[in-house]
Amino acid sequence: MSRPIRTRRQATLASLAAELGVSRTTVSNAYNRPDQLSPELRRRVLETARQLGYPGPDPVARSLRTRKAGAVGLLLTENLSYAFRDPVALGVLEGIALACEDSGTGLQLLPAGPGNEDVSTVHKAGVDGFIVYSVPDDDPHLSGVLQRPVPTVIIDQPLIDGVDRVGPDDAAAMTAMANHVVELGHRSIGILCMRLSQDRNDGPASMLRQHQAHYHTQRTRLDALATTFGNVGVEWSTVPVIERFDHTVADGATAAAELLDANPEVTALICTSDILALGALEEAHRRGLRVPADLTITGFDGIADAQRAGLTTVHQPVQDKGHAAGSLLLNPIRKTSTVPGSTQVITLDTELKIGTTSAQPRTTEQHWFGP
Amino acid sequence: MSRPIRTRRQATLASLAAELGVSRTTVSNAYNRPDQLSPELRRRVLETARQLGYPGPDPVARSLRTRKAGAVGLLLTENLSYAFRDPVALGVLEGIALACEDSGTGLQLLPAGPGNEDVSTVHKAGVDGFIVYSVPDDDPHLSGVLQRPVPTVIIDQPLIDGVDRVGPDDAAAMTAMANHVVELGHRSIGILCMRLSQDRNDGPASMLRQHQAHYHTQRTRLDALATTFGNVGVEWSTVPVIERFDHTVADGATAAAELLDANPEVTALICTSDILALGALEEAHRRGLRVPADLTITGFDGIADAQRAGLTTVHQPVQDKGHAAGSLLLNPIRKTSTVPGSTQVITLDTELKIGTTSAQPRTTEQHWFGP
DNA sequence: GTGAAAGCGCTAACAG
DNA sequence: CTGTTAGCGCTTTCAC
Repeated sequence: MSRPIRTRRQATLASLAAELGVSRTTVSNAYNRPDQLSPELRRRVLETARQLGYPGPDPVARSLRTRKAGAVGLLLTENLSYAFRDPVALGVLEGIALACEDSGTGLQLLPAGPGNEDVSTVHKAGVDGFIVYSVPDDDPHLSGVLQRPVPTVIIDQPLIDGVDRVGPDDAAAMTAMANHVVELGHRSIGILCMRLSQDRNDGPASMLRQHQAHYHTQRTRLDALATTFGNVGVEWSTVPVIERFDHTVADGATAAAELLDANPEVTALICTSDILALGALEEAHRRGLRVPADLTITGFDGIADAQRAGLTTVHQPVQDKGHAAGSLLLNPIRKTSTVPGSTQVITLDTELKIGTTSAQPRTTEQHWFGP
Repeated sequence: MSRPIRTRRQATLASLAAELGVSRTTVSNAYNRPDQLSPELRRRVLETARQLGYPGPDPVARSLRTRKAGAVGLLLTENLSYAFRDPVALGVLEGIALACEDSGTGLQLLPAGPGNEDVSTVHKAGVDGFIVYSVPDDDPHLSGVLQRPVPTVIIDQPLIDGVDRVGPDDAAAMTAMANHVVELGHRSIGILCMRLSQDRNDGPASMLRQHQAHYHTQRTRLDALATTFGNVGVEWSTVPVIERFDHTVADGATAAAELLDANPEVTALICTSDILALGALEEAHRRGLRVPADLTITGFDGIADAQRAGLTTVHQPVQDKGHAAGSLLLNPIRKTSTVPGSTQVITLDTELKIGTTSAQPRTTEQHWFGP
């Protein structure tokens, strides 16, 4: 296989037109509106183009003119290695990619990892819209995206005026989980949660920190727990909440260890993700604790490994989430943005999956009335 | 959080300049060359921009002018679901993404799945270069990419004139593996291979089909096997080669079953990927065959699961492969393409990993001389 | 069916 | 430090 030498100045639509002795319009039509010129002329145009090594209309120039880039940007403030390893992120990514593929749109991963304070990449991205996922709400990249005059869809984030949103009802889902644990009779619980903010904090998360959490999903899930357990008389300030910055099974294990060391009385470990719960499971086994006889452990997300482990968890359709976000952005009833308030919101169904890791507490300390 | 209403016509650099009573250059400088104007003026420009809701210079217009899009395209003729599930593809993808992140470049996934005959997406992508991975050499998208006047790096593909390449020495690697199996004494072997062409063929792959394979890596690996075994007197045309279109562990299992049913005399199963080998392993266990006592099984790639299973395989650094491709494209000694022949090639090291799935054949049929 | 004119929004010399 | 001048390469009315 060989290719044209490209030493000489690239041919342009104009030069091609000159060469052929026709107007630029005609050449443009040859590519974009075949029905606007005779087949014979079109053939001639394309043939000459081939000879001159003209690769067709320049995409950027065309984009400038048509105001369409043919791609959407994905903002994901995480190490890419995370995005490509975490099952939940991967599922979302896959869903988004599928939606893009459906509509023939490119999906541009924006380089906006943590520590990359340079927002310019967001400003420089020639895209028709943005999808934002797993970004803390105080992230400068996010506000950069919101400044751009293109449609944006946010996944899992709280509602922003004028920005479409896709996500599960985290509060309801976590409330269901909390109720399940409450109904089993647990009152002495511990929480394992993911990163609450950009600043690293591997250890207990204070009430203040919980409330100020910049990761919406985590904050919401913790809130739901606090409320539900508060309703049955559990004082939230006494509930240990251990946070981990990184999100691996190993981190879940160390978090569980830390929590159980300090609070051996705990009968249930509620985790805000399956990964953490899987780690907790490992740590429990390591300590010879039987699950669920000695310790109840619950997760969140419903990833494949969790299902395999029989984890009690909340399942959310991650791929659908991504796909919905992509669809919303790509083939919306793109009302001419005349109505500023008509933001679209898609709430996904979640399902409480009761597995084999939750049961009544060891010493069933039910609150009986009377002697 | 609220955002500016965008009902009114978007502000442009020109309108902002007019509003301020300065030239467009000055506004442009305020964004691109802060040192070219007084801090005070710059502050005023930016402030007014904010008030007018001017989001900064339009990326597409800028790209047209500067001839830089700030993104590279990734051509991957596969279902995205494959790319996001297969460990090898994922590793490569991660490596590429890392390289892009390093240089602040966007990574645009091109929608070019199989069945998508529309090459226009490749023509329409506003990118500064392409990375091509896992694409059959007769794919129209590939030729579309090669027409574009931008640098391109191909992963795992054969050398194309003027196109940089990154990949392992598949032939050498597979030859090493073949020698290992030969040295153990195996002469009655069977092969499991991945898709050889776009047209589905789940079953035996004829010699012709093997030679005409459009997937370079597969063809190369088979060639290496044919040559090495040919050298020790094994007539390749008698060696069963079973092909699978899809690439899952389950497919590996059915392929192994198909092969073993038809050729029970086989003492070694050489697979062109770990995934297939893992499936073969499953099938062997299902049949009560002991590995490696009754059957030797080998893989290729060195994925984590293979390592875990103790598979004898060839390890290739997939993430490095992706990273090398990205680096090559992004920060090359971008010689001004004056020298047409100076194509860069990076060959990655592979390592034969002898695990616990290869051993001498059951009935050690060594060829002794004399009675 | 074909062409002429008018920009899309921006940046890069180069002069002042 | 600031402005003037020229486009980058293309599409798109709107006449012919």
